Amino acid sequence: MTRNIMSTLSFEIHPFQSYSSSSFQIENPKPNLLNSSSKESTVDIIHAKVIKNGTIQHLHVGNYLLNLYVKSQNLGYAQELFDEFSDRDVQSWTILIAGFNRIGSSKMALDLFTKMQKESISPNKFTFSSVLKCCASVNDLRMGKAIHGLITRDGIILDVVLVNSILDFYVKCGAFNYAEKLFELMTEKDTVSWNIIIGAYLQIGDMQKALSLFRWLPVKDVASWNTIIDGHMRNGLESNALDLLYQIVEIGPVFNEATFTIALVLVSSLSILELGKQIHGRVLRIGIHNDGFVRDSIIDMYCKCGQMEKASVIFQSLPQDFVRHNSKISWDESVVGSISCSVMVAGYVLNGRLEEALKVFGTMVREQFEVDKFTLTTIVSACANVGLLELGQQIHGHLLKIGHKVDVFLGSSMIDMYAKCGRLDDAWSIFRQTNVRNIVLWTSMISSCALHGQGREAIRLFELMQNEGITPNEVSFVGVLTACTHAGLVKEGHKYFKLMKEVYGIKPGVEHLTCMVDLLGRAGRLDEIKDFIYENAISHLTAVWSAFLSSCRVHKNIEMARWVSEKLLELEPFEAGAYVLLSNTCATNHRWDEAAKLRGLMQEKGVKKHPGQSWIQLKNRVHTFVMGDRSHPQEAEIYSYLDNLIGKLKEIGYSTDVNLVMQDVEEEQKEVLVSFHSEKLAIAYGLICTSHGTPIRVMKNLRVCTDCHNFIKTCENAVEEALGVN
DNA sequence: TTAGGGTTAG
Repeated sequence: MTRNIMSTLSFEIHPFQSYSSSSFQIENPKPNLLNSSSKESTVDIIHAKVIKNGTIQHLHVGNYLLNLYVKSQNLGYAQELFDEFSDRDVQSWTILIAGFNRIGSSKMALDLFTKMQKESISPNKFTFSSVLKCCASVNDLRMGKAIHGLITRDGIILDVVLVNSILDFYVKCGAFNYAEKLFELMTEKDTVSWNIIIGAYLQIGDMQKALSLFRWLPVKDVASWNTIIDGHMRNGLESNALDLLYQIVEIGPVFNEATFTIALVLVSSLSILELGKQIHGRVLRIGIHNDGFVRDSIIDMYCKCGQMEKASVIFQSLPQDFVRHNSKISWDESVVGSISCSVMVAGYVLNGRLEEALKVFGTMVREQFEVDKFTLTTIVSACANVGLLELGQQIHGHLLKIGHKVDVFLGSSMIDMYAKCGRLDDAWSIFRQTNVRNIVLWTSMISSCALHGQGREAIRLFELMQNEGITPNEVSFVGVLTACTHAGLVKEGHKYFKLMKEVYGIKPGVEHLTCMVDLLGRAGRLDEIKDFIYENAISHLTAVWSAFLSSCRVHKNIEMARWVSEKLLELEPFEAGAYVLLSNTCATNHRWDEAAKLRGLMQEKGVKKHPGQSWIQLKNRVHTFVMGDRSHPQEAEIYSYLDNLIGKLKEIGYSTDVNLVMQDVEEEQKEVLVSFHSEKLAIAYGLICTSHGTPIRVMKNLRVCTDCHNFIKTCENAVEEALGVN
């Protein structure tokens, strides 16, 4: 039976509560769409009746009932019923085997098949078809071959349907030679046979062969079209897939559910919202919007096109019944399944709405939905983005406990999560434990080293990865270039930039170009940046000028800063960053009047700067602070603690760095302003609330300022406890 | 025979 991960999950998602003007608020979700009703299902009623009138004693009635439970994916009851049978025929076994296979419990199904043989029940062609499907889904080529042998040995009549299922099995297990041979030997072939073999060519990426067979195929059914469109999409040929989709509209058969699903996935990957809406409209007109596949694809399409409100409306409008694997489910097909929830979680994460993602996830846990590795991957990624180390660790522990294999997706997001939460060692340990490593997993580890300033290590990994025959992609280059930047490895940076363009043929994107500007800028080579910008014809890129400006500030070059910010503001007159950076540069150079002018200009134009925020998670609450925040219930205690702490730190050499305060105010007042930066408030609160030796992790939406950086450093020097502050 | 959800940068 499919294992419901949550049945062994020990953690609970507690409601978070946050104070102050937080953008990160996780409340106890209101179960508005989650009032699961436990209405008695139709199968149960039938069950009760046949028991009462005694017809359950008849095998065919029992099998009929068994089939009803299986069809409603109610395998627990199906198994119970099956166990109660005094007599079982091949049909009883086959129904149950197929049922377990359908819900993804291929192992259970195969065990049943073994038991059935032990009881000397001869399988029929339906049994064989089902068992072959199981072999395909657990990728057991050997077992499948043995079944193939059994079919031949037992003299089962090889009708085209059965041969097709053998053919399909070989294709799914990647045994193309067997499939090709079998296909050649087939005396009778139907469209299904052709569809399977076309699918095989698509699977190995032989587009020409697949397309020529498809063109030649005299009778193309909707599955032929679905196969060829989907195959193009999976091979990264989205525009060809779109052409084919238009062709099926013109000359092909009527769409079925699969066509709509494929079309919606295509639309999502191309982000063509308008077409997606049209498809949605057609789905509604035809009335197949309650099909699970179609519905989830529609929700996903809106998520991927950034239309979370629309996605949420559809999600919330679904009937208030829930499908949970292995539990009683409604007969009504239009129920929210765990995949719908999973899609919503992923959508919220994708669109940066992490608190909402966690809300849906919390509901899934509470309502005992099946939380599979898809959902967990997304949640771990959400943890990475907000620094929820505890939840990430709990998921990790849970995976260990249930012995769940960490695949490349989960592995990558866990590496990222640990690294972003300041635990590079744990990121390494995940990396070392993985036996299958794809480009994303490698890149996660490379970027993690880069994030922690371990440039040389990142480069070593990058080289190791290449030696293993993995081709770096554009993200890997962002990682290695960032590593060079953070470690001041200018020469290496140039080397990899060249490698990317010339050896791997990757066109530098904004991220790579910005990295290069940053690399030169940190090394103080401001003049070289100018050359770089003009050589690469990238003077139209805002991000590049922002990086340049930030370098000007670091190197206190006010003339250059003025010139750069002019360029930047020409491109982006409402970009707060330019004003802030330039005025900070002016302030650093004590040009108060200029700084004030810029502030005035900002106000005049209505340019708003993102307020700096810091938050800390203590127990199950997230406490958020902004500069000079007085909204926290314990504000008096926080301020007096901080005041006291700063006093003590000053005794051992800390002095407030007021250069970053852009206002022209008295020195004393400047000191007050930097003293109440949000991160200091969060740290103070963390120190108040935790016992000696507890690491303190503070998350921020902006970069830490120099003064806070020094403040933390002095804290670390002063106190022996390692304050694991990010 | 065909179809849905997940990872890395920014």
